[in-house]
Amino acid sequence: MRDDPGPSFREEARRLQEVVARYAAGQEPADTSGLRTVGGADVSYEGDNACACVVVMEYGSLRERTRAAATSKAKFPYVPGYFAFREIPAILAALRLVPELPDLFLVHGHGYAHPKRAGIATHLGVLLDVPTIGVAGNLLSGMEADAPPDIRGATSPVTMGGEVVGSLLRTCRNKAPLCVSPGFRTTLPEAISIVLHCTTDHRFPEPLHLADRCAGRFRKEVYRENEKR
DNA sequence: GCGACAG
DNA sequence: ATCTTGTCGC
Repeated sequence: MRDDPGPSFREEARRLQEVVARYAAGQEPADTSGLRTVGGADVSYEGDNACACVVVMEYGSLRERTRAAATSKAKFPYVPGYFAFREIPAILAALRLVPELPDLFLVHGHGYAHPKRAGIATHLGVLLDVPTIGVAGNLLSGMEADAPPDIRGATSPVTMGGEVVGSLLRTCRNKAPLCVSPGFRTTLPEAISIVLHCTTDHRFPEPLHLADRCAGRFRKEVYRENEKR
């Protein structure tokens, strides 16, 4: 696939991001005080063949409840700022195999912390009408933040042009902080506390960590099974 | 014009 | 993201 989706495609995508951001801005934050389940989704690639995995866990115990994986063909290249267009179709494919949506989704990537305030987490939340939080391992160009203290739970604001768009969150000592931002119907303070609650043994919250490994294993099963003679 | 850029 | 096993460190 071309590395460049083309100017008209990008312009269309940008317009869609504006619609998504405007819609999300018009919704009230959901009540997250009684969360029963949290979901996580991630995608692994073999070229443009996407392998997506969705994991749903009980919020309080962090016990796994459901898991599903599916393959699909990516129709949009990876372009920073347009991540949702590459990744979301694959996630939706895996989601079709999940009997019930979680009360909230953690998404690997940014949410409000985005040039158009419509990162993949915001985009997925609007599509599913489920509250979401964006969790990314790196900042996009244009974001600024000081490193939070090296203490689990420490935070520091992430800004774009002076506006606070998210927060760096130290989930593990001696490891780089995550960038947490509201996706759909969530606030930054709630997003931080939810991500911290879900993070136990790894840098990323458990639903994302499991989905990450599941997607990787699934990809190897699908694309390595035959060639190992 | 150059550089920067979630996964 | 992906190419890749064991290994060094907390």
